Amino acid sequence: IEDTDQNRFVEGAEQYIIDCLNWCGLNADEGPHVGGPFGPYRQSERKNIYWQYADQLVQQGFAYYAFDTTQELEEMRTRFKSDDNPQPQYNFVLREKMRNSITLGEHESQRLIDEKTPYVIRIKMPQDEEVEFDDMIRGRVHFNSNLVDDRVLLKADGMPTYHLAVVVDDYLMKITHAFRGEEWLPSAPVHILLWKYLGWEKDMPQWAHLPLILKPDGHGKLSKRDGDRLGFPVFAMDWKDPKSGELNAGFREKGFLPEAFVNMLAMLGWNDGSEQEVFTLEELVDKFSMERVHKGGAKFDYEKAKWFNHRWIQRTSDDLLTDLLLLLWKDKNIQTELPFVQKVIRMVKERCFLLSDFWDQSFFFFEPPSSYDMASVKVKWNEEKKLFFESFIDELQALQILEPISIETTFKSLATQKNIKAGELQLPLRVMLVGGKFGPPVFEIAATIGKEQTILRIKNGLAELSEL
RNA sequence: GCCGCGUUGGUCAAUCGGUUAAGACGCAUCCCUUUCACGGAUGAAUGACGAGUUCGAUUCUCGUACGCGGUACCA
Repeated sequence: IEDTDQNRFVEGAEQYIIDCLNWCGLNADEGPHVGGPFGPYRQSERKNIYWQYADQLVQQGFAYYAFDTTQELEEMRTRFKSDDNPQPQYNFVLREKMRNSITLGEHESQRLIDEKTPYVIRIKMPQDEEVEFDDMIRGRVHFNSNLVDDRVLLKADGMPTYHLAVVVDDYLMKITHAFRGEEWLPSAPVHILLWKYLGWEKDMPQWAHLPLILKPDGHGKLSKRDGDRLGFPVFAMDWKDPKSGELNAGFREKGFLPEAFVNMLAMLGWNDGSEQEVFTLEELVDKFSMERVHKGGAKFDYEKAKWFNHRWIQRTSDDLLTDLLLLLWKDKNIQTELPFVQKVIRMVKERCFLLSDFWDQSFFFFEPPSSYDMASVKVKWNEEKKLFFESFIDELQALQILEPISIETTFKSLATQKNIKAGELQLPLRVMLVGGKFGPPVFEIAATIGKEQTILRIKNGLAELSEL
């Protein structure tokens, strides 16, 4: 929510997250997810708190002031860079060569601070210490303290880094379980030490470092860039960055059902050991167990994501589906009655993977096709077939009950009578009615759009064909 | 480079020392349908490599390779 990098609050981010949670069915506005008894929750409003603990760490010798400028740090990094050590760390050896309260001494440091010299507070990583902790999904994890550097805790602008903030916040907010991405594992020893140094070790949360979601192609963790590049969303809902103005596509707008989105995400890195793949949120809550979370990252597969959505479209009630689609089609100017719309939706849902597929699969129920795929009709078209359709119009006209079966019977007996294979006539009929080679069974379409429309469209089709 | 974490088909993955190594997505073929799909059936495709422990290793241990993460006054 807070972009500490820029020290600027990202406008609208809070509401966006609440909206996403709500869309996913997590009821953020009713639960304890946002707000609560341990506020304030914005980092900028907690500055004093972080300050207090950073100061405490310095007083107790667990942290120190560092006055090095960015340039000085760069110099240090280039100077000590070697093939063996391409990224020199601000650690127990190098801190002796830098400008900080350890090398400068208490008085000189105080003088610099009084002179308003910018400074940061860094953790003083201990030497030759084995930092270890239990991770819920990885078991015991070990780090040698010599290999992790003196991370900055408090920045020159007075804002905390994630390292300080997460420890202080988790303690003050009584966090019991800290779940985060695997990319945080290398920083964990800093956090563990902070919990100890601050004297809170017994209140330390249980750790879980979750596997990452990886790019479907190449290498690395999935990023929002991959969505644009490969044509799939990476955000739950559309997110327009107020700073850059760039739009990140969301699963919701792409036509995903929230249940499918949650389901798909849950199956990336976890399964319950059975063959079940489709889970409701309730089932997930019930069956999810940390023990079964994988250690390795999983590549995102958009095809599979769409498959989940297809499954969920099938198990979503027609009423709900209709509501969603009507909302989606609000600018389509649909003239028909609700029962008709529902009937259409029921007819085409099984061939839809995204909510946006519904229009492509059903527009011809609401309006005549605007173009025809006559190329696929033309090749086998002839005068006899034209005559057939003209007679068919007459028979249709006389038909009392317009059911798929009655239309089909009429159509087929007329075909036999004219000595033409019914199969060869079905494709032309389809193209006349819907414009191309797609859609539900033809006679069902004819029955659904009605006698008048069917006849009109056949006439139009015949006219189109005679022009060729 | 160093440190950490990983490694079962193209992808998601089951197996918790003994199996013909599940299932799903995708792919191919067939059936259904004289449309496109859905659905059904079938098929191709997997234990990175090398040691060790063991009567027996996909499973345990070690090494190698590979992948990912980290190595910022970003999170």
